[in-house]
Amino acid sequence: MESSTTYAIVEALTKAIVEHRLHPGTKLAEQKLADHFGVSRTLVRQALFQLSQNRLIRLEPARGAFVAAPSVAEAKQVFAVRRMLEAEMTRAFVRESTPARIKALKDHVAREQAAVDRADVPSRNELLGDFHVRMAELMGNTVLAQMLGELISRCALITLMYQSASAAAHSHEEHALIVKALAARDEDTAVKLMNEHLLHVEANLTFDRKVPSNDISMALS
Amino acid sequence: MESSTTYAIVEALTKAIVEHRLHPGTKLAEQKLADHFGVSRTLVRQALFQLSQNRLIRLEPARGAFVAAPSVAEAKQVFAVRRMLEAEMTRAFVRESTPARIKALKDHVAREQAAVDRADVPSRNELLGDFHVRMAELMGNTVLAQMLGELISRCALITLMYQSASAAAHSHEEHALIVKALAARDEDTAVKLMNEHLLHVEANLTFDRKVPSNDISMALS
DNA sequence: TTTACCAAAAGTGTATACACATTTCAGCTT
DNA sequence: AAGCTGAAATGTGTATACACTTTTGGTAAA
Repeated sequence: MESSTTYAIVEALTKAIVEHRLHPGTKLAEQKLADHFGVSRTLVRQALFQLSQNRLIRLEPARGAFVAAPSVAEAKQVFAVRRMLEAEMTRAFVRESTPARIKALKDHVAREQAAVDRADVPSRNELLGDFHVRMAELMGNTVLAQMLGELISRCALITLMYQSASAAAHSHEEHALIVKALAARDEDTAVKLMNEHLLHVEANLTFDRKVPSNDISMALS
Repeated sequence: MESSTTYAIVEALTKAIVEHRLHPGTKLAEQKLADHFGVSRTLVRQALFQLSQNRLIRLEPARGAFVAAPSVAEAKQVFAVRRMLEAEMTRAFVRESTPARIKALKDHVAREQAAVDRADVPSRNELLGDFHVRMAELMGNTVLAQMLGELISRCALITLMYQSASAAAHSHEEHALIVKALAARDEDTAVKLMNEHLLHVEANLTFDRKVPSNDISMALS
């Protein structure tokens, strides 16, 4: 890989982390990354710093960067905040709902369905996360959308650490039910479904660690 | 990373921006800041990057850093997210309330009172913002506390841009009322008061700009 | 065999150098 | 006088250099 910008490096590393190719705890040495991306350490350091702000990696002074390993406590806190935000977001969505917004969500759920049907696991996972971001975007609140995006990428790291086998299957069905309640403008039901949905996702995490392995070059290909 | 020097620069600039000494739109030239802090541009750039992630400054490619000037739309979005988060936070606070937590909030409100009494405007403003962060911290949810902290520092920039003359006076009284409802474990009242409080703060903003002036050295010294 | 220790290797933290983009402004044109 | 032009000045973007810290690995002592 050659001549990338800081943004490209952030994207590549984010993808690698979220897609499970770089495991929690893996050391990210600056020079190795610089060589891999064909840039100087300067750009790599900028990228690592940004990733640390996104909580996808941990920077230890004078020791370097490591793929983050969110603790169980942190995972639960992230989900708690998501429930807070998304409950109110759902409520607001119903109150300000429009046919166009409903349709956009229905389309998204349809894409989820398609990914599920053809057993496209990576696409499915991405779409399942994006459902929540999409809702925020449709509200026209970019501040909200961005915060949720951040939280959800942290959730991606969390779920890949703690996810029990085939938990994600339910998510899609629950999304469909939520959209149905939204379309019916049934505020209380929608909020309740969203809350339960997030609790389900959280409950399906098995809070016991797995062991990491680490080969940067391999993971980034 | 996270060198104490970079951190010091971030803190100094944040303080200067939030305290109104650096006005929205002011250009922050790297070399000038480097000279002022007695470090190389490297550290200044790290600090500026971090501040841009906090939305306190804007980075324009090849043009430099400028103190952010949040739009009215953005301000309203930030407040909308705060209402979402803080309504649920208040609800959770009542449900998990302990005497120690109530006391901590009462103490905080007392400190606010003291600052109001002695007409210490900077302390008062800081304490008024910290009230909300303190609540989050007391919940033991560092993720929440940190997100709120970010939002509230953005609010600081917003209020200093749009704040109508003596709007902050009410805030302290409303905090006291909220704490009273929390102490009484009156969930609905507490949530309602918090929501109204945030609406009041937002309503007291006058959405018309002021003109900036800009002298970095003067503002930081 | 284990532990302690020290030197070499590797890696991070900061400063500086240099390439390139933007801004400024004098001098020219209209 | 107003506007254009281009070269100098200023400033940002990236690479490199160097100081200092951590890690590693091997040797010697217990």
